[in-house]
Amino acid sequence: MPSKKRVTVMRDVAKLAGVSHQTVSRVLNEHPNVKQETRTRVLEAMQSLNYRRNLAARTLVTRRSHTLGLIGFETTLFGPASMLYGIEDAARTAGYLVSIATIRNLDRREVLDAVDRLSQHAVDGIIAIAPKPSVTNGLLQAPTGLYCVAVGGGGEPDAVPTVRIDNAAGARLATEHLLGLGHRTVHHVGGPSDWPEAQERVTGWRDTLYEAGAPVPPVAFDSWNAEWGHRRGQELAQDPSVTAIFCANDRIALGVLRALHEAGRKVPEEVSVVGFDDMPDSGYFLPPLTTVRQDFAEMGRRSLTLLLEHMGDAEDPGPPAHIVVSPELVVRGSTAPPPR
Amino acid sequence: MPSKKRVTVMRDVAKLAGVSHQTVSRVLNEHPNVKQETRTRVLEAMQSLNYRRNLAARTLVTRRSHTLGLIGFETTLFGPASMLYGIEDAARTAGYLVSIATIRNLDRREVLDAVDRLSQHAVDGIIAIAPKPSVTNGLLQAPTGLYCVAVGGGGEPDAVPTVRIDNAAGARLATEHLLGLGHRTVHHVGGPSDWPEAQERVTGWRDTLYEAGAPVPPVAFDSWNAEWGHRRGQELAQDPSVTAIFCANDRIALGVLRALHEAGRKVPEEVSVVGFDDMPDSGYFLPPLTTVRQDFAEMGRRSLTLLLEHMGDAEDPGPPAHIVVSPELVVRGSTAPPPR
DNA sequence: ACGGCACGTGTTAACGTTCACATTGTCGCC
DNA sequence: GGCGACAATGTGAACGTTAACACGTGCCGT
Repeated sequence: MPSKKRVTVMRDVAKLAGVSHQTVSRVLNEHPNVKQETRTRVLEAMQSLNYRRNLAARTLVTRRSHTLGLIGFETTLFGPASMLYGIEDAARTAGYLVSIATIRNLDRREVLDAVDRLSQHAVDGIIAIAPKPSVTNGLLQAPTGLYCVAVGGGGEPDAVPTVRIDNAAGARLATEHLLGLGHRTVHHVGGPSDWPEAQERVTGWRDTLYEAGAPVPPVAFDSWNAEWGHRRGQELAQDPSVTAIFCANDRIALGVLRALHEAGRKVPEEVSVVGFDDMPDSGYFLPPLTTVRQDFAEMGRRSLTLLLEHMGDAEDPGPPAHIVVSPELVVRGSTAPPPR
Repeated sequence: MPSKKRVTVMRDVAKLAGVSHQTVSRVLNEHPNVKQETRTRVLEAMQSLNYRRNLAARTLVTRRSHTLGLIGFETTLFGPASMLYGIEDAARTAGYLVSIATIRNLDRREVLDAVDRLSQHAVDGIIAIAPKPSVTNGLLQAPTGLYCVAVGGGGEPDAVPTVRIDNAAGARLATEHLLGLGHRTVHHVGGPSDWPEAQERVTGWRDTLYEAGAPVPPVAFDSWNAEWGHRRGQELAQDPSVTAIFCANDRIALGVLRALHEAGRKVPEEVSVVGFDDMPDSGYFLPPLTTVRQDFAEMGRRSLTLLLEHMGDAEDPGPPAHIVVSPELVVRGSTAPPPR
C-alpha cells in the first residue's frame, strides 16, 4: 500500500542520517560548525532520499522568498524582452527566481496593482522596466522593506536606483557621424513626445547641431513604430534639402527607408538614415541600417546587480545609485556623404 | 517607540473584528457559512489594518503556491516573447503569478535544471515553450503532481498536452497563394532542419506542390535568421527560373529580399516572396511582406487555459489534450503574378 | 585544577496560514 | 416539546523550516 506521506522532509533525512533535523538544516545552509563526517552523512541521506527543501516553509520563517519581481511593459518588443532575459540570467546565477507582472499601460494604477501582486507573493525585490516617471513613482509606494530598482527609463534621476542608457550621447554619436560625413544638417524623427527617452535623444541631437552651427530642423513626435516612420518619411521625402535623417529607433527607421524608397530617393546615395537600438535584423534592412546599439541584456544584468547590492546594504541605503551605460555607433550601409 | 511586530497578521484582524482567526480565514476564502454582518466587520478590519495575507504560510499548508512556472527559450525573439505575454496575461486573470526559467539551449540537462528550479519554488504547474522534443521529454521528468503543458512545439503529439500551430496548413496557404498567382513552382528556404516546426512547413509546402503537379525544388536548411536568408537568397537569385520563394519565417524572408535586391531582381515584379510569422514590422519591409500570421499571444493564452483545465481534472487526467491553432495568410506587396 | 571558550549537536519555539473537529445556537418538523 | 439538521463560530493541531538557546565535550590559559 502506498505510504501516506508523499514527499521527504527534513525529518526523514535526519532520521536516516542519525542526526537532528537542525543539523540537516545547518548542512543545507552551510553553517560552519558541522563536522565534516556528519556533513557527508547528511548529504548522502539527502541524495538517497532525493530530498528537496520546502521553500515555502523557509520563506515563512526567514521572510525571504528568493524570488524577485519584474514589472514589465511591452515585453513583446525586442528591447524589454532582452532586458527581461538579462535580468533572469543574472538572477539565476544569484540564486533567485524571477516572477513577472506585465502592465498594459503606464498608469499609476497599473503599477500599484503590479507592485501589490508581487509583494503579496513576497518577492524580495522588484525591478521595473520603467520608461516613464509614472512607473518610478508607483514604485515608491511599495511596502517598506521591499527594494526596487528601475531599468531602461529616462527623465530626471529618481528616488529609486536606476540603470539607464545615455540617450543624449547616443543621439550625439549618430548626429556627429552624419555631420562628419559632410551633411549640412540632420533631420530627426522623434518617438512619442511624452517618453523621456525620446526627449533625451532629441536633446542630444539638437545640442550637437547647435554646437556645430548647423540649422535645427523641426521635429515631429508620434510613436515608436514603423508606421509612424513611414508616415513622417513621406513628408521628409518631399523636401529635396533633406539629406540625413536620424530616427529615434530602428523601427521608425524602417518606415522611413520604405517611404524614401517609394519616393524614389536612394539610400544612402541621396539620403542617409540612422536608427537607434540595433534590433536583431537591422543589418539586413535595405540598405543595412547604421544605428546606435544599446545592450539591453547587459542593462538587465546590471540592474539586477544593483538591486542585490541595494538589498545587501543593511538599514541605511544611502543615496540611490544610478548606472548610466554608453551606447555604441554601428556603421552600416545606410549612411554616406551627401550628394554634391 | 516602534512596535516590535511589523506586519499585521490574521490574528490582528481577528482581534479588531472581535472574531477568531479562523473566521477571518473563512472570509478570505469566501467560505459560505459566514454571517453577512461579520463578514463586513472583518473586511473593514482588514481594510483599516491594511492586511495582506501571507502567501508563504498559505502555500505551506495548502501546497499550492498560486504560481506557475514558464520554461522559455529564446525569449528575446518576438514569437516566444509574445507567448510569454499571452501566458502572463491569462495567468493574471486566473489569479496566478508567472515565474520564468529561461534555458539557453535545448539540452535535456538544461530543461531538467529548469524544472527543478521551478519545482523547488513550488509552482503549481509548468508551461514550456518547447520547440524541440528534448524539452517535452524533460517535462516528463517533472515530479508527480506537477502539471505541465507545452506550447509552440512541433513533432509528433507528445505525452504532455500541447498547444501548437498548424505549420503544414500555414505552408500550404503560402504555397497555394503563390501557385494561384500563376507561378510554375515555389522554392523554399528552410529553417533549422532539426526543428520539427521547420520540417512541418517543408511538408506542407512539398505536399501542396505534389498535389498541384508542380516540380519540387531542393530545400536548404540552416537557421531562423536573416543572415541565412541572405546567404541562401544570393544563390537563388542566380537562378532565373526562380520566380517564387516561400521562406520558413519573416527574418529569413528579410534576408532573401535583400539578396534579391542586391542581385537586381525586383520584388514582386520578377520574384515573389512569402514569409511566416508576421513580425511587428513585416508590413514595412521593402516591399511589404506577404506572410503567414500566427497569433503567438493567443497561443500563450490557450496554453494557460489548457494547463488550468488539466490541473482542475482531479486524479484521472485522461489522454493529453492537444490544441492546434490555424495560421492565417496576410497578403501584402511582396507577391504578384510571375513575369511573362 | 578550574573557569572559560570554541566547537558540535540537540531541543523547543516560533513563522502565519488552513484543516479537522468541537461547540454553540436556531429552526423546522413529527 | 424534543430532536435532528444546519448555520455560524471557535479551538487546537498541523504544514516544514529556521532561530534561539541549552547542553555536552575537549582544550587553553592562569
